[in-house]
Amino acid sequence: MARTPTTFDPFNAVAEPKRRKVLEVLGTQELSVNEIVERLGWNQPMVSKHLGVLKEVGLVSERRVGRQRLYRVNAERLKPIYDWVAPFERYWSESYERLDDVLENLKLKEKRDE
Amino acid sequence: MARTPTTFDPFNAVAEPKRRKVLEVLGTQELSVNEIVERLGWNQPMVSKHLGVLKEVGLVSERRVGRQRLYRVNAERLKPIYDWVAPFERYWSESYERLDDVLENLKLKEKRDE
DNA sequence: TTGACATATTCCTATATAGGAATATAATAA
DNA sequence: TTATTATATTCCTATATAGGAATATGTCAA
Repeated sequence: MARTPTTFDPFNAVAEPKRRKVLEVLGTQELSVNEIVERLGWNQPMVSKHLGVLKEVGLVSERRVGRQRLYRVNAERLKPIYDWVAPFERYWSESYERLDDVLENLKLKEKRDE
Repeated sequence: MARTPTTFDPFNAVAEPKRRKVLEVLGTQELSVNEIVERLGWNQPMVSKHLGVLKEVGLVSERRVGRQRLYRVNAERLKPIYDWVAPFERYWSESYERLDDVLENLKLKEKRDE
């Protein structure tokens, strides 16, 4: 069996660094393909292809205006990623480090009391 | 050029659904390979192979005890994913919906006042 | 030693890219 | 119409899997 297809879910679509870049440059704006091409400095077919994957997996939407196609991010499709990774956040967060500090201080206190 | 290798970064490693499952079943505990095998109901080589990818990309650590190998999650390696996706959270969050409600109410009010 | 247990590795194959190059399609303007 | 602009698609190829099956490696116990 081969690898999970890029269009299988947002996790796989977003694994490709360039597709993350496309989503970043889009942000909250609506941009035409050429605007994305200019901002990223890639060739046009490459941008169109990555947009195609993002669109197929639902991460962007397309709106046709004249000969242009305006793309925008469908942020809610990123929710599954956020929901999966968020529970782990606790283990590197500052509050957790603070907990470590607390434990560390307890140890030092015990040593002092020996 | 082919796809970004699974061991290139956490994004690619975690794109595979089964590897996410492995991290989920590990959670905060330290488990031996066989314990993971039992809990997931997969065959042993498959678990070992996925653990190999996760280890190479730094998402798990391994500790040898007798003939066992105990694995645990390196949560901080998931931080890049969290950091990338978190800024988008704003666009589907409840507070944003509340903002939508506010705007909606304003519209209704305007209509009433017409 | 030898056997049993725990885990890793090797070999195999179908499959899906990502990017480059060239070209097709669609919409507007002249 | 025809030219031009905007975007998508097709063709090509090197490459890296994921999973199944079989086997190798390592470690302990008797």
